[in-house]
Amino acid sequence: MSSAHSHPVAASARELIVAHGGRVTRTRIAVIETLQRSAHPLSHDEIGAALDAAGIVHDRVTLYRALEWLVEQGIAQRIAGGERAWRFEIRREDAHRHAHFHCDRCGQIVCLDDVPATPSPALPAGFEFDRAELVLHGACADCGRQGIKEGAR
Amino acid sequence: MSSAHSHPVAASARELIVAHGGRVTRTRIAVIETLQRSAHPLSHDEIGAALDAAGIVHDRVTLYRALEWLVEQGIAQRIAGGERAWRFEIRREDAHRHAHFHCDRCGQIVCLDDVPATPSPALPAGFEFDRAELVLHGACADCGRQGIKEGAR
DNA sequence: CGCTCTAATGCTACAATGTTGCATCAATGC
DNA sequence: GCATTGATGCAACATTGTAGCATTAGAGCG
Ligand SMILES: [Mn+2]
Ligand SMILES: [Mn+2]
Ligand SMILES: [Zn+2]
Ligand SMILES: [Zn+2]
Repeated sequence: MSSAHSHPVAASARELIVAHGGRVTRTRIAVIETLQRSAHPLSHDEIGAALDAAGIVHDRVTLYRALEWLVEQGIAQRIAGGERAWRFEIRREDAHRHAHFHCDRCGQIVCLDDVPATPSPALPAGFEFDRAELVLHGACADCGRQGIKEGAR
Repeated sequence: MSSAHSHPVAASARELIVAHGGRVTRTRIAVIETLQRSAHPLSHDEIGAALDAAGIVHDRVTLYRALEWLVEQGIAQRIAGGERAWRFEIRREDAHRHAHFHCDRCGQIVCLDDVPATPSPALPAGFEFDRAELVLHGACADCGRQGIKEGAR
């Protein structure tokens, strides 16, 4: 798999894991690759389904812990979205902290890569800024012109 | 029971409820007044504790439904915050859509009344914008200079 | 005031999403 | 191969929120 001079579009899953001192396991590899392939942040449940589809046996808790580890290592990031479940996405250097759009009809989350998640607003004295999460709500292009309220879940 | 004269800084709870065609119940009144008195958004749990402290007997589900109704009516609004529970606050006309700060150490949420929750960024074609939620993360003034990680809950 | 209508409530169940503890397995280094 | 220990799998539990349904009580009215 090591193409001598290929553009490293992203680091391979193995490389990422090893670089962070973790053990290379099938679950971690599959999770990373699933996230890398996805254009938008995925929920734990969606990732689990992807692993199932790929024939990767895994446990619910293991998946939670794999995701937790990825976030701790800074390989992935977690966003809150409008629903009750976290969404996960690979943290890319370029579109580092971008905003997200949450469709209140279909529940889909879209990355707004060109909308920065805020500059550095003036915080009250003594506050330490770490990061910003900006989530826009509304209806996505697919849902936009459809019924007022359909599959809001 | 009847606190004869609460200072109606804003509309009184009764007025708000009646104006929206709802029935005036002890739970709704207490919830509204609790929210009005709070400087920051409160979780369902915190509101429940406030009702308990005030001797207002209530049911978990009733409280959920009271809050749901307040949001539907536009009396209150719900924000996502960094944790897994919704936060609720009275919707004031002045500080309509302001950003919030979530302290990742103590979990507190602070209203940033003067930080608007985004103007109207350019969305992809076909997307309908409804509202924006901007949550800044970091450490609040109280937690700022303390241990690296204490009550991260 | 007493009556009526039905919005709200209070249960009880249940669902969805995470977390904790602990025994077992297996990735890595030697 | 073997040992070490990080990672997994499983069961149990916690938190947060919903759904159904019988009962209560707010509001309008005579
Ligand atoms: Mn994104
Ligand atoms: Mn606020
Ligand atoms: Zn949509
Ligand atoms: Zn704090």
